[in-house]
Amino acid sequence: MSAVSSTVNVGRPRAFDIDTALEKALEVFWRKGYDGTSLSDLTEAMGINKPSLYAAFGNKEQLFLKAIELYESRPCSFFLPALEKPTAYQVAEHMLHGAAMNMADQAHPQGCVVVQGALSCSEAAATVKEALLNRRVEGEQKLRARFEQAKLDGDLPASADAETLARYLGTVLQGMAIQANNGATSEQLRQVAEMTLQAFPRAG
Amino acid sequence: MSAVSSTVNVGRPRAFDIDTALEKALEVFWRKGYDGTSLSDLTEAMGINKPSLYAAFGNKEQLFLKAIELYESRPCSFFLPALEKPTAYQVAEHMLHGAAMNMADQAHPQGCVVVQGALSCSEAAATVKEALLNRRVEGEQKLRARFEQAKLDGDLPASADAETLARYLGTVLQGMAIQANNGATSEQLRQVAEMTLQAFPRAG
DNA sequence: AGGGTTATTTACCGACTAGTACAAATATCT
DNA sequence: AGATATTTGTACTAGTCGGTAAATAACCCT
Repeated sequence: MSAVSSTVNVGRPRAFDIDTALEKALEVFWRKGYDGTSLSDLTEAMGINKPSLYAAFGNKEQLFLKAIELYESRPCSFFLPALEKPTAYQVAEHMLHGAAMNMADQAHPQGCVVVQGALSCSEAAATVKEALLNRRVEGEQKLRARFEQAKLDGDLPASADAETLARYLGTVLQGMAIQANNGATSEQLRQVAEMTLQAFPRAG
Repeated sequence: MSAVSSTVNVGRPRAFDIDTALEKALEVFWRKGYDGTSLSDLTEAMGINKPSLYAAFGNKEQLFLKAIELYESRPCSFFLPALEKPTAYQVAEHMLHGAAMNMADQAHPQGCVVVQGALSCSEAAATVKEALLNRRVEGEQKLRARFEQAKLDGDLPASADAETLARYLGTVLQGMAIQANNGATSEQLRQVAEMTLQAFPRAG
């Protein structure tokens, strides 16, 4: 009895690469949102038939959730790396600059799928809407925890409000996602990042 | 031959109030987005049947556009009144505080329908998506024009970049819409507004 | 009262939705 | 080669989508 029995090479082999198919699905969800994406959109973009999609990913909802996981685990992701910068200011700086670069990048849909994937949506999308909402809130909680650590480290003044700083930064990052959808360029978003940083307390 | 023949009181009278029906439609679109809203959702909320909806509003797309017009013409709307404040700083202040109050108001869906009504959507929603995008961009252009006037008035330094100031403010306002969807309260948004204003140049 | 006009109700349309049953195809294991 | 396991393509389901045809109801005007 193998502990990884599901990886045993038996039966007809899958004719498509499951990771690139998921990439394609992510791109469609990103552009059209959960409600705006049909299974035909997905199968066409992924280059597979519906039974293959259901066998590999469960259903539309599970496929979406897996696509979001892929989105956040990408090498080009900027959020988690920025959190590890040595000072609070540098965290904010790298996060804002990373967002400016990433969200307007023409190599993929503009904005952020966590923001725009299921913002206002049907009841059928309630689960994925909540999943995205939780991700946004958790992101801000991570920022807040990082800024509280910064106060202990002394690179934020003791008077600083970590929660408000995190919410301010989250607000600008989420606003940048809308801006990117509006057609803003990375350079324009970088200017917004600079302005945002002017309100950010430096070492104290 | 009357120039206002359509207002002549002839034929069976409409059994519903067209303005309150449009209010109801707006609320549904606001909560569920264009793609996420079905005609059944609309007719149920509006308390009318489909033929009445089509006779009064055209179709789903035209109903949405009329709902957006209503949204922007509301007495509680904060955008245009804020533009008329005497200085650039006061414009920004009133706009941010108005947004903080309005977007988290529990009397209606949270956020802003112009932001979340059709952000990522199907091809069927392309027209309304573009209409909303144009409204967002036009709002920022109005802000920019107001700030350029402020430079002439001398309540913004000549070195200020009106375009970037407008985009920064637009970014925060749009971000606030997401925050309100995340469950942020008016008080929390007001704190974000205060931080935002710290980066805003005062009289110079 | 009767004609003209408009709104309402009911029932329907074809197209599309997410999801699946089933049989043929393709691999490994014995 | 044959048995077993899995994926594939085709064809289908029941339900919902946006939108409408047609008959009836309710009003004004003469």
